[in-house]
Amino acid sequence: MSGAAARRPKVPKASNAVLTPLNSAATLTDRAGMREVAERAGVAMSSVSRVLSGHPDVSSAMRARVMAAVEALGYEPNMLAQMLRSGATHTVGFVVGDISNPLLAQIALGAEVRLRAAGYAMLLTNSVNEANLDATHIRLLQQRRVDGLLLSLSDETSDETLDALTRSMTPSVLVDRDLPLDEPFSAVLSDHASGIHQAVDRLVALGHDRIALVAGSPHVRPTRERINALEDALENHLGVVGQVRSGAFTEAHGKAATRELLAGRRPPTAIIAGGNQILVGVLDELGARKVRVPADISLVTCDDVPLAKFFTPTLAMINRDPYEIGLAAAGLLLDQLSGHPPETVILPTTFVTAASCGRPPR
Amino acid sequence: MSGAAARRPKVPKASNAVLTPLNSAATLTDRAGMREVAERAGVAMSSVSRVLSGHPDVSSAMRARVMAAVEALGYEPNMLAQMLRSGATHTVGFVVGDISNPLLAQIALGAEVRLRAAGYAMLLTNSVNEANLDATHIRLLQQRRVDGLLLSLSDETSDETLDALTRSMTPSVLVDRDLPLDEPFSAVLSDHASGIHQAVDRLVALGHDRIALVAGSPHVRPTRERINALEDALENHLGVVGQVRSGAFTEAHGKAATRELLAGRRPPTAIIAGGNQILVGVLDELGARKVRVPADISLVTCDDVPLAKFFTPTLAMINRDPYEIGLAAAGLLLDQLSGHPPETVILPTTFVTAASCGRPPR
DNA sequence: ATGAAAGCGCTAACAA
DNA sequence: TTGTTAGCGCTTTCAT
Repeated sequence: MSGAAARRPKVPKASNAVLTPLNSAATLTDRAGMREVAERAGVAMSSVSRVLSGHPDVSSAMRARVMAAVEALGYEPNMLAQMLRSGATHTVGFVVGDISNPLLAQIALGAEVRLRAAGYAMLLTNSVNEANLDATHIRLLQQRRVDGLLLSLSDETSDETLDALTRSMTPSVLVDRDLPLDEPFSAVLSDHASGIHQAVDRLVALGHDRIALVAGSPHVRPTRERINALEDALENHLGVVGQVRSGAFTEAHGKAATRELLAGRRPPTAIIAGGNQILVGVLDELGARKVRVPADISLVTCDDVPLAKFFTPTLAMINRDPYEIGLAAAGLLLDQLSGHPPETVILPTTFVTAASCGRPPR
Repeated sequence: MSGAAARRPKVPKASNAVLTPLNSAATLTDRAGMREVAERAGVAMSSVSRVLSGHPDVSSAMRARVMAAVEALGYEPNMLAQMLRSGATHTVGFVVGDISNPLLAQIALGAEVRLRAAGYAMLLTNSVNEANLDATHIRLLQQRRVDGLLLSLSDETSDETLDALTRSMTPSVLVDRDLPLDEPFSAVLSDHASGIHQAVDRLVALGHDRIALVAGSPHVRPTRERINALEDALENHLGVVGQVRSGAFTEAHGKAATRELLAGRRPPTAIIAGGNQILVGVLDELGARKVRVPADISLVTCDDVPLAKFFTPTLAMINRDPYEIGLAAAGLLLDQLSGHPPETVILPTTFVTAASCGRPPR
């Protein structure tokens, strides 16, 4: 009985509009479904589905009939239904520390372009550099059933984050991050060491003997890599001292660290600023104290920023190509989604010297 | 017969694993569904649904039973199913010209923060300032059934875009754009006129009599507003001439327009750059020709950019608060989604003078 | 206050 | 090659 009732009546929707009780959001009455297309073409829904999904076993006659009906009705498939049924959302989540950072904005751009070309859309969440938001956003994206994740985490060490990541093994690509996990993630890493080495070599050649690194959060890879690289580099240059101040990727930290360094017994002759925001703080403090660049101190910054090239003095920089990083990250994710094993790609950094690097004062 | 078969057997999933033929993506066997929760709690699925959705008519006993089962199983609702069933995706699309523009990055940040606070996620698409991509992205987002759209279009005049927008009336908020449509969109607009007026007044007071505006694409509101405002402002200052060069929001246009202006019979004594990229071009050309700011020419730019404050000379700017614009746009969209009628909000711009504005050369 | 049942629109196993 | 059918996991009438 109830079984018989379950059999779907073959009457067109319009004629039993009364029986369509569902949500009033059915205001979209004009949107044709696959059922209508099948009816109009006089074929089964499965055939319509086959035609639309490019299944090999379809006669050209069938294809023609179906396509005609599709055209006539202006049919567009409902992606939600497809997602629910197939389990694939063709959506990836990007957990980014701060999209207003031009570096990450470029990365996001590259990633989105590559993903869209492959039919994927990108959900973006900003953790505004708060570690606890990383985990929240990962879970949120997982609830939305993203197929994969691009991770530029604010903090690699958060247990909550690691937990969210291991619990449901969403295919993920780390963007310049290292995770203390066995799970095999793909990763796009920057070769910070190379840039730092080049910068240090240049500074030492100019005669500098106290090089300070004002770095960002020690909980992310770039900071650790830069610190290690500095120490490494100095082993080749006996007599040259390194001073490291890590903290946060903020203007405030840049400023405070610079103040400390300058107030110290033996202030640095050169400073490397580990990021845009930090650079602002460094410049601010230098300006406030009337410390001249490069006459009194030399300056190198990490990661280009718009308009930097018009600075006086022009800024020496350790650069990388963020758009390329985005492309690569998206590429690795797409690879993984099509079955490839996780992979790590290392992209270069390059040091470009400029007027902000000069001989140290006597 | 077939009807009887349709009756869903009440056997637990595990016991008839053989009967679960669907996609092999059923690797997620450990994910409990609402059915399991209902069984474990010994209640109907509808009751579970009611408890979880905060329906008023639920006894506390029921709530307790259900919540216990939810906890025990670590149940998490499947948003895809909810979306399909309810028709609401709690997702909004942001069609942005170029996320690598710091202005838009800030707007996106503000919007995302506000949206997420309301339980919405944001799909981001970059049109990389190509008009034809606007329409493509709008359709793409509509196919994904976004509940609403945030539009920072690359070109307001594209028929394809207008068509995509009118065809399926997705609630939308225009971000500093004007559309030639009857459809009622919400909008967050910037009061460019006020900033331009203040800048012009200042320049005229300094003695300038030829003020050029190197503007971006004439197909978007900010450009038109600035041009109109300049002409307006000059009506109050007889004898002061305006020169407008609109084109594109690119460095190339900024450079070319500046060259033209400087090569003209009567070059401007002051230039207003209509955006970050344009500013780069202007500065580049000025530098190449050894035109000094402000000694030879005065300069004003629109929209702040990181590090601008360290420029020499410091740059006079017409500013606005992009984060606030993002918040407002998201707010208007959320309002619309909860039934409010479309609305327009106008946010201020402010002129901040600086060393780049000086007296014109004699 | 609770339960039974009917789908949302689609895909894919199975049969024919 | 095509059709039949059983769901994906949830919400929401409707009846009790």
